[in-house]
Amino acid sequence: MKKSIDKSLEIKKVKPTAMRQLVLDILSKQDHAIGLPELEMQFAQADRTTLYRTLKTFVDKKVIHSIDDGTGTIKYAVCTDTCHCNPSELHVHFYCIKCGKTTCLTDIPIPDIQLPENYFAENINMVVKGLCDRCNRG
Amino acid sequence: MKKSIDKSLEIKKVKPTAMRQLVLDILSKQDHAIGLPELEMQFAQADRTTLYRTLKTFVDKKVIHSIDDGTGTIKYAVCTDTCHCNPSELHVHFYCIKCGKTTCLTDIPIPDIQLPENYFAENINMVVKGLCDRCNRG
DNA sequence: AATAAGTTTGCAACCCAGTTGCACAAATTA
DNA sequence: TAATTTGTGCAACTGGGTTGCAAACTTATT
Ligand SMILES: [Mn+2]
Ligand SMILES: [Mn+2]
Ligand SMILES: [Zn+2]
Ligand SMILES: [Zn+2]
Repeated sequence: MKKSIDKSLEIKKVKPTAMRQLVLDILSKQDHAIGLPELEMQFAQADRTTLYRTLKTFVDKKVIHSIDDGTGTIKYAVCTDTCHCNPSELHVHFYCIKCGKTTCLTDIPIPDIQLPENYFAENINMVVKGLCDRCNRG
Repeated sequence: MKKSIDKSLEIKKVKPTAMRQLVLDILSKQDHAIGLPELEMQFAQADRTTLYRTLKTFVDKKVIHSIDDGTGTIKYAVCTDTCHCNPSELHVHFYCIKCGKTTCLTDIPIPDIQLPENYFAENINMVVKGLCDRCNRG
């Protein structure tokens, strides 16, 4: 298996089981964020529960981050090795209503907002819905 | 009281049936955004489908707006009479992980972000997750 | 008024992503 | 080795959302 996969798991302190290596490898190859059902389909035969728990472990250990794009299916994408998923590190996500793909706009940090007095932000989910560059011509 | 309900429906061009008046009245009285299941519970006996379709009509006609707060249950809150739900009119929402309430931060507009070339934004969902002022002391 | 057409409502059945319980397998520790 | 912890697989369940269809109601036409 890939060196970088094991390295990532090691950095985030996740035991590199065969299943986890496989899942992270698949997630790393995606050009867009995918959900549990889509992940399931990339296996000839795989158990939903195991994949589900693998994703959960990954999110807990910040190997990947989850994106609620409003479609009813939570999407996932890999984090950088240095990511701690703090509000200040988060980026904007984009959901294209034509091709249905959810993508990380890694270059666009979520703007800092001034919450009302005494509010505490632990996490922020910002999803822009519209047309991606591929779908927005013709 | 009932006057303003009918007025709102009229402005948004929704026929004021008994059901719709009732639902909008309930929604107007909330101090936080509520979902279909919670709405259903506010009736002694009510049909989920009718409430579901009422909410859908309201969203379509921009009487209310929907909020995906990441809990798996879409929440709804009334729009202002002048709201057209354009990206520039949208505000930030807050989900409190302690009291579980989702609220409109109507005073905090969603910051304008610079999308990559050729991207088109139709809608934006921005939800801050954390502790609300009530829950963030003690 | 009577009829026809369109709209709204109610019931039942369904979909599907997510989740839990439990038993078995594999890895780790004593 | 034996005991303990951790990971995996199967099945069954949950719950919010959604659809199909028929009855009730409203509006338009004759
Ligand atoms: Mn991302
Ligand atoms: Mn709102
Ligand atoms: Zn697209
Ligand atoms: Zn709270």
